[in-house]
Amino acid sequence: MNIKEVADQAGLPAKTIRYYEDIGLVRARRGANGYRQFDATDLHKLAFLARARALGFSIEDCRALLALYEDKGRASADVKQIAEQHITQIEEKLAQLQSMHDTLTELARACPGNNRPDCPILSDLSHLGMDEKKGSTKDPI
Amino acid sequence: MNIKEVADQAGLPAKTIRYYEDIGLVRARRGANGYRQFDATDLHKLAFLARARALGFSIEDCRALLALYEDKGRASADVKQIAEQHITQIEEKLAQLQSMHDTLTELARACPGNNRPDCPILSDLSHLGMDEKKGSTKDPI
DNA sequence: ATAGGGGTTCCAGTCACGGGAAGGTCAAGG
DNA sequence: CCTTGACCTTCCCGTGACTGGAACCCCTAT
Repeated sequence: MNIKEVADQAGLPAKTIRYYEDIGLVRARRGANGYRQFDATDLHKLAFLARARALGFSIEDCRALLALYEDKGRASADVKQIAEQHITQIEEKLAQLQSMHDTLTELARACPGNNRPDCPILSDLSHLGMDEKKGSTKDPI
Repeated sequence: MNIKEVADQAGLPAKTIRYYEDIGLVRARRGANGYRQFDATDLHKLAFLARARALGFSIEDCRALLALYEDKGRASADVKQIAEQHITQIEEKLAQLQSMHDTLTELARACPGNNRPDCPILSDLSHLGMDEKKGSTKDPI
């Protein structure tokens, strides 16, 4: 299989697969013409990666998961630990977003949205954000 | 005020303020020694930016919001529209994360987390992800 | 005079790719 | 045989919103 076929079947752009090879996440044999050659095993790994990435695992998580995936004697506890860490991260992110959402929704609700310049949203934003600690703007959405 | 003082009061790293100047989001006068000089108005703008960024508005959103903030005759509807677009984005992100969370939680629940190699998480990941459309791995967490 | 804690610029790196250029390869059709 | 068009290759640049670090200047206090 050439890259496009495996890409389509795994559900990843070809560019991404080349990138994954670049960073050592996958390897690919080369044909006589220099083209990458993939087989069913490669396809499985790439599909694995596609699914893991879609579930929000970082590349480094994926690297660890792939290693466990290939280690037939791994303990399921190891996998579960990675998953649970990731779940915790997702929960933190959810809480953050939910809080943003609530604040913004309340501000938008209070805003008449008319032609006059009085705007509760701008009023809120213009308050000094003393309650936000330095660096709190990191990693927004 | 020099940059560190305004940075501490606005709740932003000094580096970020220099960056904001770089991209034309704010401007700063310079003293005879070449140091940036900030006054209360600058502080307000920076605090405004800190708060808006903390609420997840993009830099470009912030640029628009700042322009409206400085335009005393703006219509509140304009601000509201930006906020509502942003709320919609947040809602999409929330839904995505929630879906990831549910899936992972279910997989983790089904995983015994013991020393044996059977792991529902890896089993799930190793299925061909045909249901995920190409590019679905974009913008994870 | 010196030590420290500011300040300045510029360059590089982050993360996970995506876009696009320049050029090689392959199968099918005229 | 030649061309067309789809594919493949590598390489480099750009993204967003910063962050870290180097190399250097300035100001105040001891």
